Parts: sequence; structure tokens; C-alpha cells
Amino acid sequence: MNRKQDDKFKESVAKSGVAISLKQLAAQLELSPTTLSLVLNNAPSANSIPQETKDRIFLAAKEMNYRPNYLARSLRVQRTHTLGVIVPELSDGYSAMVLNGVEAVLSKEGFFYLTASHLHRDDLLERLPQVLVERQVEGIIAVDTPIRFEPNLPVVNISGHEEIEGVTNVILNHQHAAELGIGHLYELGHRKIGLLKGQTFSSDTEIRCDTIMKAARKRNITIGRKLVGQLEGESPSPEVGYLATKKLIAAGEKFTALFAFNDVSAIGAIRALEEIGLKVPDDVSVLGFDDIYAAAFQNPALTTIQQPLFEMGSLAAKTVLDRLAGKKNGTLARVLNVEPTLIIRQSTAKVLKRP
Amino acid sequence: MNRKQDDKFKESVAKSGVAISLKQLAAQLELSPTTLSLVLNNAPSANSIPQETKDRIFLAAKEMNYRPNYLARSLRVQRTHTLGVIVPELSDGYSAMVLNGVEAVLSKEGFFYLTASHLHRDDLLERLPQVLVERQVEGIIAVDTPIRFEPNLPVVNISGHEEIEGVTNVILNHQHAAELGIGHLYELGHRKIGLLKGQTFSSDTEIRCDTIMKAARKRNITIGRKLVGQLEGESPSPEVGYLATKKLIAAGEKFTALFAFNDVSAIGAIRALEEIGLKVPDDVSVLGFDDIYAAAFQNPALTTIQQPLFEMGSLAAKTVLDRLAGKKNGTLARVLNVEPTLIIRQSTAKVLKRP
DNA sequence: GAGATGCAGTAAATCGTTTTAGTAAATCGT
DNA sequence: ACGATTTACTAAAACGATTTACTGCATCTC
Repeated sequence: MNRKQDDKFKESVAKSGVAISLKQLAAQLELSPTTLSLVLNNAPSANSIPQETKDRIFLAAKEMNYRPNYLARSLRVQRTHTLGVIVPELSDGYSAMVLNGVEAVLSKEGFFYLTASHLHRDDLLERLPQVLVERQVEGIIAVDTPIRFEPNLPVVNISGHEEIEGVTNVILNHQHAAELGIGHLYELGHRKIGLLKGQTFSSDTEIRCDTIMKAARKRNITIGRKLVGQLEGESPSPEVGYLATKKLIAAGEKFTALFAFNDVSAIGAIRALEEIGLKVPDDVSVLGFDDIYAAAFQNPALTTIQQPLFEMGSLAAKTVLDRLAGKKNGTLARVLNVEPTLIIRQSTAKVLKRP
Repeated sequence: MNRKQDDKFKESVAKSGVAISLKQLAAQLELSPTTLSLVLNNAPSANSIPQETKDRIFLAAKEMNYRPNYLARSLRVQRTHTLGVIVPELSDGYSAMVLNGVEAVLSKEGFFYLTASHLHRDDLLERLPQVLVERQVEGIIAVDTPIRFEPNLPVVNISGHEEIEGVTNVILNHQHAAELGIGHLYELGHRKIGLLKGQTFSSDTEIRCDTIMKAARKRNITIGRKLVGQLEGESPSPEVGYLATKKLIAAGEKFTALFAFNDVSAIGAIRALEEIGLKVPDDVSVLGFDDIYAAAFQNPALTTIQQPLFEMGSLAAKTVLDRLAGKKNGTLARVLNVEPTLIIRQSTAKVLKRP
């Protein structure tokens, strides 16, 4: 009878879907919460407890579908196994690839992450880190985001270029990237090269432009002011590349190749060029940057400088986790470099000798 | 002297970056934590406290950079202001757009969300909801994900088709979508229409195929077995569309138009078609589905059936929040419909009369 | 048979808040 | 001048876990 009632109670609790607490489970078993906690987390001090009791506990926990309350646990042990991830915006392809890498590492380690988009807004750049800290994240991964806060916890900035105490920057070897890109165009015979410069809010804008200029100059190519287009506006669509290229064309200086800030803008650029009757790559070669998924399946398929975005995400996540684990391996790395790869497809070709 | 020491202490605490607790702050002010809590949350019962004291508290809180510990608060008030979002995978463009909509709504309401990818793995489909619940999420938004758990909390499934007690499905008006697509192709004169069917794990696969078939039959068009290609594999790249189209072509039955499962596969399809010398849209029209960012900037720009992905995300988020707020407005909606839009671009054209 | 050791647990503090139910002193009403 | 009300606060419980420091009791050792 007692047994029957017991079972009935268990069943009703399990079915009800209401979460059961350790205390309630302990009451059911007529044991103390302490004992259950010790056993369920198999703490060393639980080895004086006979297997029979342990089994009873495990069984009951399973039957009643006991799940420890993460809030309570986290509060007590002062660990949340949660990171914060700050991105400019989600839908641009770039962030999503990076997040994918972040998640691959975190999920393996039982970590979760809270995502927040700053949309390039100053107020959010200040506030988001604060609320994430308030929510007890153990570290922050920023993607292409200026750091406007005191980093009192491990922070890794992907494509960050500010040197800040306590912040590790994951950055592409830009010099190499520029060499690959300009080198490729040079070998194809291009001497008049246009450039689409990134939006001012993008952290890679300056260095990418500078390294490209330098790589060009090394080959006696100068990219004059009239050959530099400027991406403008917040939209993550190729339209900004389209508009910038229109302006560039309007500036009047001819070019046989265009080095775009990224793939998205390269796609827009191709559209703008073809609209005025210029064929890519026959009349103008277009070189992208990033190698987002869509790049390979553009028409023409984009030649591009690949950034290992997934890797950058996973590297960032690993770095934060390592710092949390106290693995210092020497001193804290300020910069982690990743290498670009030139992916040659159909949007670049040898320059035509005009008769 | 006392004053000076005080300031020094405050300063050192603020600088140290170590979070300060309510208790410590209270000790500083020689008040009880209760008072501070009441004032800081301006509870009604705090109106007996003189403004002067309140100011002292606010000032100190600001000076010492006090931030309430969200864990502790959540534990106490039994609200986490956090949702769980389960997606198949992050990098496919589709999820990212939906997430964007989700975030737009949530951030406005002070909610955050934990993202988890199930990668179409059965074990994760079962486990992820559990760990999210363990982490005390207040609701779950699933994107194109089969529900394998008891929904003991508000669940909204985007593009879900299973009728499950307690789950609201946000679904596209597929019949309308099929009508728009087939209608468009029909008007252009197409009578031999091929179809790329989605992967079996995609929840829209069946219904999209069925409604398209039906819409076709209504116009006396039958899409025979040899005109149906099947997307295979997990990759979110256009390659699956490319491969499926290759097979479809190999099957030997001619078609003048191809209705792809989504934009990504349409992009792959175009590549496959052009590879064997068929021009899009001159020889074959290709119709996409979703209208991801890249669609407009393909070459040729994709004609596609637009799903309002951002809206679907924000609608899902709103729905969960409404359910949490107890707004029932009648009974719980099982299904929320959103409407597709036909976006005509350059990948479809009138069928050519062959001489 | 006294002390040590092992066994099978438990009580109580703790994490950092919120919230209920007060209390002591001052002021007010009559 | 006495109780009622207001003012300005506070003590303690609660949320649900973990963890430290015990407590009996039985057995073993010498």
C-alpha cells in the first residue's frame, strides 16, 4: 500500500512536468539533500556510502526526472559555464560562420553562450558587456567589435586591433593576405587596381587598406585616391558594394581589377560592373575577401582571400576556456595569428591586351 | 581621515574589477541589504525612505559599480529572462536570419537566449532541450527542428509541422507559396517543370513538395518521378543543389523550369545547368525559395519565393513572451501563419519556342 | 575495554539576491 | 496624554544547490 502510494506520487510528479528539487527528492528517499548531492556528483566523500543506497538515489533521480537547477548550482560554485558573444549583427554570414566555430568548441566543454548584437550603436557597445557580466558570463568573445569596457574577465576579440591589457586579439595575417591578393592580380598582369575600402566601423578596414597599398607599392603600383571606393551604410547586403562601385566608376579612372573589402561587396561590385557592360573577369577582375559559403557559387565564382572564420571562432573559444582553466602557458598572448589562403576561382583572369 | 579612508577603499574596490555584493555595499553605507534592495528596485515599500538616503544609495551603487548578480536574483524570483533557441546549424543563412528576428524582439524586452545546434543528430535532439531546461530557460524556440521532448514550457517551432500539445508552429502558407511559384512558371509558359526536393530531415520537405505537386496538377502539369531531384547531405552549401541537379539532368527527362527547394540549392542548380551549356533563364528558368540575402545578388539574380524569416523569428519570440506574460487571448494558438511573397528577378523567363 | 578507525550518513553555512513580516522612534489626532 | 499612524529602517526566510564539519554507531586493535 505504502509502496503503491509512493509509486503513484512519483508518477504524478514526473508527469506533471514540474521540476523537482533536491530537497523533495531527498524527502522521498528519506535521506538528506547532502547525501544525494554527494552521490549524484560522485564526490570523493561519497565512497563510504554503500552501492545499494547509491543505486536507490540514481534510480529515483531518473524516475522523477530530477535535473539540478543550474542557477542554484552556479550561484554556489561560482561558475556558470557560460560565455558572452558580442557581434555586430547576426545575418551577415561572417558572424554566423565564426559563431559556428565558437559553438563547436563550447558545446564540447559543456559551455553555452549568450549572443548579443551591438548593431554598431555606441550605447550598446557600452551596455552589452555590462549586462553580460551581470549575467555572470565567465568570458567574452567579441567579433569585429571595439572594446569599450574594462576587461575584468577573459576577453578575446576576433579581428580586433586595439592593444588592450587583458584582451587577446585573433587576427588574420593581413600582410600575407594583401600579398596573396595583390600578388595574384599582379601576376595576371593587372597594373590599374581599384580598391573597395570597408566601412569605418569595421575593425579590419584600416589595416586591410594599408597592407594592400603597401603590397601594391612594392610592385610599383599606386592606388590613387580616385581608385579607392568607400563602402557606406550598415546593411549587410551586397548593395553597399554595388553603390560604392557605381561611385568608383563615376570617378572616371579606369581599372582592370578590383580588390573588394569582402565577398559580399564583391558580389555587389560585379553587379555594378556588368550593369555598365563590363564583363567579369574578361574586362575587369574582381577579388573578394572572406570566402563565405556563397562565394563559391556566385556566377562567376569568386576568387577570394579566405579567412578561416570557423577556425577563428573555435580558436577564440579555446583561448577563453584555456584562460579560465588557468592554463597560462607562459604569458597571456596578446595576438593570435591565423593565415589566409588564396582561393582562385573564376572572377579573376589575365588582363586583356587592348589593341 | 575616516572619510579619506572610505574613499580610498571605494576606489580600490571599484578599480579592482571584483564584483561587489549587495551585502558589501550595504556594509559600506551602514544600512541593511534590505533597504538597498528596496531602493534600488524602487519597490513600493521604499517610499517611506527619504530621498537623501536614496541618493546616497544610488550614488554609492554607481561609484562602486554595483551590479546585481543575475543568478542570485533569478534564483530568488524564479525568472531568468532567458530563452533557449535550437537550430539545425548556424551557418546556413536561414537560421541566422531567423535569429536576427528573435533577437530584435528579445533584446527589447531584456531577454537573452542560449543557442544550441542539433546538427540533425538524434542524441542532441533529445539532450539539448533538457540541458536548456536545466539552465532554467523560460521558453524554447526551435527552428526547423523536430520536437522530441515534453514541452513543459512555452515552445514555438518555426517551420514545424507536428501537431503537439503545447507547441505553437510558425508556418508559411505553403499552399499560397506553391501557387505563387507554379503560377509564375505557368504564366511564363512552362509546362515541363522539374523539382528539387529538400533533404528528408528538413521539416518543410514534405509539405512543400505536396503543395507544389498539387498546384501543378491543378494546371494539368504532372511532375513525374524523373523530374524530381532529391537534395542529399548535411552541407549547408549550394553543392547539394548542384549534385542533385546533375542527377536530375542525368535522369534524362527534359524540363524548361526548375523549382528548387531553397535559394542555396537553386544557386547550385544554376551552376550545374550552366556547366552543361544551358543558360539560365534563357534555356531553363530556376525558381528559388526563402530569399536569403545572397539571392538578389546572384547572377542571374534569383527569382524566389520569399519567406519572411526575420518576421518569423520575431513572431516566434513575441509568441513565447506573450505566453510567459500569461496573455492567452483566447486559447493557445497551435499555428501561426505567415505569408510568402513572389520576388521576380532574373532567373526565370518566358519559355522559348523551339523551332 | 579504551582508543582508533571506518561506516553511513546529517546539520548548517553558504552563494547573492528578494520579500515578508516586523520594530523602534517620531509624529499626529483628539 | 494616549493610541494610531507614519517614517525609516531591519531580521530572517527563501530560492536550490554545494560543501564543511560534524555525529552516532559498529568494528578493530592492543
